[in-house]
This record gives sequence, structure tokens and C-alpha cells, in this order.
Amino acid sequence: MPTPRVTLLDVARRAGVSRTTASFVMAGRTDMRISAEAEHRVLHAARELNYRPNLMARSLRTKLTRTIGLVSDTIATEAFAGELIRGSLSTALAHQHLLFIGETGGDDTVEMQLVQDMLDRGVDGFIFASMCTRPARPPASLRGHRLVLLNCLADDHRIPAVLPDERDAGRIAARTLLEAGHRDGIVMVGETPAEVYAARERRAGVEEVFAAEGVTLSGTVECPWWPEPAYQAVYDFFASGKRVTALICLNDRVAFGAYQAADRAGLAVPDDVSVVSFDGSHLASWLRPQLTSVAIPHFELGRLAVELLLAEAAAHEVHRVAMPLHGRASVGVPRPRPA
Amino acid sequence: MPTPRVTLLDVARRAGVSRTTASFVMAGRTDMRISAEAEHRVLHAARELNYRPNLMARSLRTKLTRTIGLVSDTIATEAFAGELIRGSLSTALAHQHLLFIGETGGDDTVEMQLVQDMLDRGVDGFIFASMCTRPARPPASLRGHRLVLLNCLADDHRIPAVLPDERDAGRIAARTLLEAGHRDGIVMVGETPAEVYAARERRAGVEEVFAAEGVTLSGTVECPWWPEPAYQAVYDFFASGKRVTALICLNDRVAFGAYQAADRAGLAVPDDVSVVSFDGSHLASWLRPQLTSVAIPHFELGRLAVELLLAEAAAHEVHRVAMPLHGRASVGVPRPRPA
DNA sequence: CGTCAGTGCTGAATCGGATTAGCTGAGACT
DNA sequence: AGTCTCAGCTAATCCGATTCAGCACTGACG
Repeated sequence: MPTPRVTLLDVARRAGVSRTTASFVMAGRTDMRISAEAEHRVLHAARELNYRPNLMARSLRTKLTRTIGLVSDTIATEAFAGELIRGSLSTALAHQHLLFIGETGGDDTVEMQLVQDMLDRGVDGFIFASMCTRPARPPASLRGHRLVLLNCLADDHRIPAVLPDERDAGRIAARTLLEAGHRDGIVMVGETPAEVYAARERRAGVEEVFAAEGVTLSGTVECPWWPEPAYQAVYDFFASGKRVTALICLNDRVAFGAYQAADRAGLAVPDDVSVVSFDGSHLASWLRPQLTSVAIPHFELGRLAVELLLAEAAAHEVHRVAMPLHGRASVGVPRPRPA
Repeated sequence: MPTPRVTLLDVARRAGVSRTTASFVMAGRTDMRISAEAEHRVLHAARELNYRPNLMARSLRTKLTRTIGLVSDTIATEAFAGELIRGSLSTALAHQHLLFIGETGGDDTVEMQLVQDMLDRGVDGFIFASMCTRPARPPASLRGHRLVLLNCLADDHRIPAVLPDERDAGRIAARTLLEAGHRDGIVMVGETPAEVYAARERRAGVEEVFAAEGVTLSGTVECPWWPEPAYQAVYDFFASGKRVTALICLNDRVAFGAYQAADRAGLAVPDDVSVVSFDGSHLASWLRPQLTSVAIPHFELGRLAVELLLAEAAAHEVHRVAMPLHGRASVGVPRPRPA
């Protein structure tokens, strides 16, 4: 430390008042009578000395640190983290809070250590984020602490949670195709394990809308949610002679693989086959034509989580954030099917 | 807080010793004589009560918080942040440190607030990360505090910095092409503004190796480092009838655009044209064929920055981290040029 | 038998704020 | 003149650690 830090006592002395008075003025408290004159002197002294309260000392007394712990299983997962962290960060900062960030990598031991380390530093609350929307089991040491789940749901539904409205995203994707005129020959691409919330809900949303319109999926191409397996699976699908008018890819990486497969199969997007997808990643906007994708509102998710955590009244509900549709270029009017 | 926290005094009482003794035992200090007997009793009591020291109280006295502030201009930038933060995080955690993360968005006012907020919370040091490797000007309020620059260089070279060895990356890219047999018809894609370190150095590395081998670049396709403009520029280049054997794209996004352009121009990678690139992003591995890319060692950069910051002796040098070559599929033997 | 060197430990101060309890002096009222 | 009220402030304590200064006891030695 360069300049030995200015303390409240320094300010008080300079203003010719007691530490108590200075403290009350700085805290802006009106429950003690302080003359305008004294208040001004304190404020002036504080400014002159460039006083900054020592938050550690304050926290020792108040038990509040204006600090939040953001614990996630995976930060690295492509794009996901960036905007989500940005949303949390800027919102926290707007409330004069700072964010501790931690990554567990799915390891319970690491998670315990992380939570303990944050607890030892007196964080005011936790945001538990999962990057793959699966059931969460926040550690027991968090009992009694403020907690918001982000992109995951606990078995115990009394913990407030923020997550994208995946079901509605499914509806949006389905409607986008219906509105373009697609009815027959729509195929879903990507596996849908029951325990993966996003998979389950996206599919449910699609099927809900289709059912209401009397439309049925022509099939599902099962594959992990990555470009390479999606490419293989979709190419095999095309190679087997099956023809479709549209693909609903369960995320943008799958759609990327599908684009590559369509290309190799000599099918043009969207003239020969339309594609809709989920995530709204950068990748989607880079594809040619731009991929039609129902976007995860990362920034908003992060923002809302922090907002809920800092809210006066503790929320207890599950908050679903709308997923906006990005791009339209990969959806076209279906070709009249070859007789 | 659920259970009223156990304090050192509780431990001391239970062990039948003074707070002082308990403190020395817990700190593992040997400069005061403590009987094995007493030591054992304290340790035992601490375990029984599940004692955890209040780090805020400790910090108040010691001025050390075991906390680092990571300030970056942009966290969101695709992929960049993820691994870099992971590297910093896991290293910090290994040293029992926690990371405050902040993003300035390039806004100096935000930067000031962020740094102040972190300073007020007594961070032990700062890592200043820039996502676009340009000259950094760390705020004056950091004078006298530990600081490591990450992915950027200050005008004042006495501040320790960690950055990828971009020059060598250029050499690697150049050699990769030379070894495959390319000599004529190599073109660089992407603009190289002088103030962007990565651009300057990558180009310099390429030219250094080429010069040593008597090879000359056949030209440069100028365009911003994004898929769309790269696509346009490269397609126009091909459309103008120019033919090349290899492209050196200044990052993976540019390479993505180049792939699209090559595809539209009916050129196959790598049979008709080889492509090397920089960044080693996920995108590179998803392209078909997989993109040959000199990777930014994000994780290692983050790791090293934290390691330097926490090192006993303050480093003062610039540390350049080697950039590994990823993938080989997009580089092939050059076609005999049409006479 | 006095004292000197260790050994093993404790009391009190300290860090920088927040907070509680209470004090002083002036004017109003009786 | 006595005392009540109230405005305007201060002293002292607390938060939970670290750390300085020093005390009591034991055994050895002259």
C-alpha cells in the first residue's frame, strides 16, 4: 500500500468531530441529530482526504460484505459463460456489489472448498449456475444462506431459480416452421435424454404446438449435441434417401453439423431444407445463411439472478426468461415434394 | 447465518488455553513454544467445533485477504474468457485464493469504480486482462499494488506481463506451410493495424520465416477479423480470378469466412487451397476439414498470471507463452499450378 | 541459596469501522 | 430558581482475529 490509508478517525479529527459523528454522516443516517454545519465539515474532510471506508472493518461488524459468490460447474462451455457473467457482473456492480467467481468442474470436493472459501470471506449470497440445465443439489453448507439457482432446478422447489423458458422456445421454433408452411417432413435432430432439462422442454414445446395443429414429426435423428456426430448422423440420414423439408436442431452446434451434412448431400439451406435451432450463439450468426435460432438470454439470466438475490424480499418462485428468436435466413418455404 | 459462528475464543476455551495460544496453533507458528499436549488439545477442539477462522477479522489485522481482482475489458469475447478464467481460477484456488472478476467494457469510469471497489475490499493484487492485446494503461490508483498484465503490454515495461508468443505463432504457421511444400501463392487474410499486437506480431513471425527461406507473400486480403467480411473479401479475391495455394488467416473467424468463400468458389480445402490460422478456438475443430490453427493457450495464460502475482519475488519481465499448433487437416501438398 | 536461561503460556493492544448508551448545554415552562 | 425537553454530540464497546510484551515456573549452575 502506497499511502497509509485514510481512516474514519483521520476524517473525524480533520472535521473536528468524534468518530461516531463522522460515522453517522458517512452512513447518511438521519436517526441521530447532526447539524448541517458538522455534516458539511465531515463531508468536506472526507473529500479532501479522499476517504474510503475499509469494507473489511465494516463487514466485521455488520456481517455484510456486499459480495456475491457465483459458483458454476463449467465456465468454459463455449459462449455460455461470457454473457451470463457479464449480466451478473454489471448488475452486481450497479448495486455496489462484487462477484467472486468459482468453477467446480462438477467435482463435489472442489465445490465444497469453493463454497467454504466464499463463506469464510462472508459472501452475502450465492448464485449456483449450471451450464447444462440439470437437477441441482446445492451443498448442505448453504442452508440458511441466500441462494438463487441459475439455469438449473433443485428437487426442492422452494429455492428460487432463474432459467430460460425452454418449453416456449420449443413452441417458437415449431411455430416458425409452421408459419413458413412446413407441415410434413419435419425432423428433430439431437438426442433428448430425460434428465437434460433443455432437451426435454424444447422437444415438449415443439410437440405441443405440432399437436395443436395436427402436425407430426417425421422422425428424430439421434446424436450427441456436437457438430461432428450431428454431421455424421444427418449425413447418414440424407444418404439413406430420406428427404425432409425442415430440421429442428436441438442446439446450434448440431445445426452446424447439419449444415455441413446438407452441403455434402447437395442440399441447400433453406431452399432444399429449412433449419431452426436453439442457443442463438455467435456461431449461428456466422453460418451462411444465418441460422434461425431461439436464443438463450444469457445476459438477462445473469442479471435477473443477481437482482433476485439482492431483492429485499426473498423470492421463492421459478423465473422463466423468454428466449428471443434470432435470424430468419435458414427458414424458407417448403418445396413441393417430389411426387 | 444458521449456527452462530464458532470463534477462536470458543476453541481456546474448549481447549483450556488462551486465545493467543489457540491463534498460534491454528497458524502453525513455531516461533512460540507450545507443548505438544496443548497443541493437540487446540487442534482437537477446533475439529470438534468445526472451527473456521473469520477471514475478515484476520484481514483487518494482516492486510491480506487472499483475494485477487481480475479486471478485463471484455469477458464476453467468444471463447477467450472461458479457459483464461478457468486457468486463473483453478490456480488461485490451489493457492487458497479467490478471484473477484470485473469487466470494464473499455469504459474508464467503470474501470475506476471496479478498481476502487476491489481496493476497498482489500484485494492482494490485480490481474489486468485485455482481450485484444493492445497497449494497456492501468489506472494510477494501482500504483504500489501488485499487478500483472494479461494479454497486454504497458508502455511502462516494468510491469510484469503474460502474453501469448504471437511472433512465434507466426513462425509456426509459416513453417507449417513451408513444410507442406508451399512457397508461391501464399496469401495473408485479415487486416493488420499497427496498434494491434497480435496482428503485428503474427505477421512479423510469418515474414521472418519466409524471408529466411526466400519466400514472399503473394499478397494480403485486407478485412476485419470476422467471418462475414472475410467471406466477402476472400470470395472477391477468388472471383477476380486470382489463384493461390494457401491462405494464412489471422484468426479462426477469418478462416471460417475463408472456408465459406472457398466453398462457394468451388475450391476444396485442403486439396485446392490450404488454410492455416490462429486462435485454436472450438470453431476451428468443428470446421470440415478441421482447421489448422496456432492456439492461444488461454488456460496457461491465466495460470501463469496468477502464479506470477502470488510469487514470492515480484517478477518484472514479460512472459511469452508458447502457442501450440492444433489440427493439421486443412493443410495439404500444394497442387502443381496450372501453367 | 540466589539467579539465569529457558519453556510455556497469557493479558492487553490493535486493526477500522458500527452501534449503544449517555452526556452537555440551551431554552421553555412552572 | 428548578427541572424538563431536546438538539447535538461523544465515550465506550463490539466484531474476531493477530501480535507485542511480559509473567510464572523449572532446573542447572556457581
